[in-house]
Amino acid sequence: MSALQRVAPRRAKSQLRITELLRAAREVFSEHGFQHATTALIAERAGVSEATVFTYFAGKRELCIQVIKDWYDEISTEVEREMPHLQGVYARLSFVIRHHLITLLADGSGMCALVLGEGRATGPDLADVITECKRRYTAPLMDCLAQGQKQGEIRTDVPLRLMRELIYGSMEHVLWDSITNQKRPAIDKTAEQLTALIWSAITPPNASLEALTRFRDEVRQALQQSLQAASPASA
Amino acid sequence: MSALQRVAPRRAKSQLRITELLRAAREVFSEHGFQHATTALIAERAGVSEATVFTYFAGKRELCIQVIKDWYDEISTEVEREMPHLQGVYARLSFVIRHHLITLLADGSGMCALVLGEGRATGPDLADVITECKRRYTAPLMDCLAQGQKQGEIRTDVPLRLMRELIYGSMEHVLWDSITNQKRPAIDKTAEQLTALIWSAITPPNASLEALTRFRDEVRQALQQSLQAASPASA
Amino acid sequence: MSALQRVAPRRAKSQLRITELLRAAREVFSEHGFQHATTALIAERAGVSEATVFTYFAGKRELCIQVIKDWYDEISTEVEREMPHLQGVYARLSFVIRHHLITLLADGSGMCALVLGEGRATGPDLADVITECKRRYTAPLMDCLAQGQKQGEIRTDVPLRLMRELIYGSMEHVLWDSITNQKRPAIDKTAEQLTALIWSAITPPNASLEALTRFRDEVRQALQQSLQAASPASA
Amino acid sequence: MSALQRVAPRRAKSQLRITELLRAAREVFSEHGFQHATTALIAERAGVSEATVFTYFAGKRELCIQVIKDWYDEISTEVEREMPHLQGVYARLSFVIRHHLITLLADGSGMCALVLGEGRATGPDLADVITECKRRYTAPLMDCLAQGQKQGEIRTDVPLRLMRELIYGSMEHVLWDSITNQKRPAIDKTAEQLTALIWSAITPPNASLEALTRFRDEVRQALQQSLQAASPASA
DNA sequence: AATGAATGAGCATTCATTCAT
DNA sequence: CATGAATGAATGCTCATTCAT
Repeated sequence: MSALQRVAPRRAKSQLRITELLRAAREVFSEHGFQHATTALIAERAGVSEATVFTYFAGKRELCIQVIKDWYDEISTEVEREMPHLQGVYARLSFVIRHHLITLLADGSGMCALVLGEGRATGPDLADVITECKRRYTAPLMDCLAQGQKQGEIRTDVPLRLMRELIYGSMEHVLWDSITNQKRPAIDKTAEQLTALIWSAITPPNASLEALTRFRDEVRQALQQSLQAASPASA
Repeated sequence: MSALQRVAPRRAKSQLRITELLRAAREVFSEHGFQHATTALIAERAGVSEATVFTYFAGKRELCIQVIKDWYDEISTEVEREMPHLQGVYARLSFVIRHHLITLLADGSGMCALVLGEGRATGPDLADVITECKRRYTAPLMDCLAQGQKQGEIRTDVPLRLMRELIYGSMEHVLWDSITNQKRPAIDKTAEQLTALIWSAITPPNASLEALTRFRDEVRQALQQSLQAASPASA
Repeated sequence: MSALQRVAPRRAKSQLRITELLRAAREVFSEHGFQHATTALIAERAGVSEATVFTYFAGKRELCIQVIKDWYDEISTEVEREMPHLQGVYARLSFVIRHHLITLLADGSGMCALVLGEGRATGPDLADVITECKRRYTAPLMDCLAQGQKQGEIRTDVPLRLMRELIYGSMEHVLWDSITNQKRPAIDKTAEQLTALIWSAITPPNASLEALTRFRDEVRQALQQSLQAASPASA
Repeated sequence: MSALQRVAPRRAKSQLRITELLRAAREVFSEHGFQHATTALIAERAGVSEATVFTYFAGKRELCIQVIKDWYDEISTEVEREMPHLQGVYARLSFVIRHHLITLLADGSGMCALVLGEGRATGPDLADVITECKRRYTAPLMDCLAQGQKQGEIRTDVPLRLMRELIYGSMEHVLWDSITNQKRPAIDKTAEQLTALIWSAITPPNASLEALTRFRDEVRQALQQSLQAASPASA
């Protein structure tokens, strides 16, 4: 038991080291991206030697994976915690969109750039991890939409997978634009408009409305072609 | 001085080399991304010495930029060529989505991964070039949507910029998924469903059923009168 | 960040490495000059890997600067140590000239060629460092000459700067000749003759023979009186 | 004979090329020094292809040697032309010093830096050539000084070689200082003062004057030591 | 004679990772 | 456990020089 006592504090100390390393790593990876982050800088920020990084993590990539996983854990938990308190598909979609935009822009675009950018450029390992994390992160909303499909609120002629790509893909684009352009968009306004667009997309289409709109479109085309044919000289 | 091509080769043989180098470079950059592509490999693939690469291009980055520009030129030209032959916003949107998915998945995911990935991760140089190229590439559809807004076919309560992000963002997501999962989706089906989703999103949500119905009735009436006038005997 | 030593080694082993690296670097830079010296060769001579060179020094140039500074430190310290023990401008000038010639020819012309050569050709970085080092190295003699000017021993119609150039310029020439011709001159003889030349150059040209003669006579008279007073019996 | 006629113009053309190349080379070597000058730039400035440079010169070094030789030819010829018109050792020394300073600072320090700097840093080939050129360049003055020795105007207790180093060494130093400090000195004043210094150095020393000065110096030393010994507390 | 074209050989620098202590 | 110390391996870029045409 006295042996255990000696072990316990060590474990605690180890946990501290790990926590500190992850904190420093998140900082550095956020600031520089995976490629340009260096283990040396991470170690320095964590206040340990470079070798110690490798005592706790198998390598740079593994460390980065852990950073990403932890971060996704956090935001996934937030979403999972909030979702039950919201009623209705629309409210939940609206929340997710707003929450996503706010969260990813909050930390100075750091983790955002990391997850969006390095999730692609780097080897397949990171991409796979991110894919897996995203699955859990998007699950609450996807479940909600599935429910919505059963209740007729959400269209069923399109697979949920595609809706997920519509929702998160468009948000990624919005985020990336705001990162590269270095300007913060009006988040609330953007979230509201994006929600409106997406809601229109995923709710069951009004069949007759669509048909009528398409009809008008075709008539207009035919009319224009007719006019062009009637006065070829002016073409 | 170092930023420019050191010599300005003008003869046919030079053109061949340039073409060959660009081909090899596109290959290598596609396979490995910018960071992990090496000038040595590009030279080998082109069948020249490494020094020759630098005879024709100021550096690795400039070579990559040229590769990306050329590729965007190709696909932009294709879109610009086809758009005029299509009538109506819906037809054009439908075409662009299908064409985009087909094109980006066609070359074995090569340029797709390059453009999607490097458009984000690396230094601002490449990202800026890609942003500029994308502007031209998306312009035809954006112009079309702007026209649609004027004619009441496309909703005006949401900025075009956001629609662009909805359209291309969701497609990027779809593409990236198919790349990382290494499985080709059913392109036609996906394009069709994505078009449906997006069309629902960007058409006016409150388009008056009544107004459209009235329009259809008038057209029907006019049509009938026309038919009667053309063949009064059969009436 | 890259301009600084990446780590700050503090232990004895580190000091050994640094010393060893500086020794090897002095060797290599001496033999090949800055441009043609390679970090690879320095590392090999120091018995370490090339990467280790960069663990302790930010780069080739910084290493060379350190080598030059250290060397100048050594010879400057020597001069500064000896000067106080010498009395009179002539003795000091004589010492500096002889010491300079001996020192610079001692190590097989190595550092001499480096300092003389690189002090000029390459980028301004090295030249500036050398200029700064030279300032300290020549300071003791310059101070001495300034004193001499106040006491009328050194001419005042010519700026000290020009005298410095006369002294060190002619010595550089002598040294360079002996280096390029690969033959050791008779240092003692040369030093003696050079001192004679320079002494003639920097002493007041119009020093009044008369005044000096009077001074000598007065001293002689005083001396005789002193001797007489000391031993009146012998008078 | 008709064959000769065809050859003659060719030769003339060749001469033109060579002249043009040398002109361009002098320009480039002056601006960038030997190491940083590129054959590519020289060719461009000469309006020919890079390969043509090697048609006329064995290599970069040979081209540079020719440039230096030609330049020394010019300034040597100038000196040789003027010397006979000047009477007396002093006048000739004065002329050479002034002419040297003016010439080497005239062309924007270009050839000056080349000859002074690259004559050292680069391989022994260049240095040898420069040494040889210098010999001819300094010959007129050296001959003049030798004459002066015979006529008792110039001291004979010091070899001429050493006087040459004194004269040209101090001027090199002056020139190099003005190059690195980027500021033009008052050439006339500097030349005048330098001439005064050197003249004092190389004319026969006034033996009694020197002896007296040295005597006074020694008396002062002894006096100071005596005073210090008398009041050790104040030391 | 002139050159377009091509290249061989050379080099500083970075950094994740290992290991003895 | 922690780390000081060391490094292997990798890579973009320069440029004088060659040679077939």
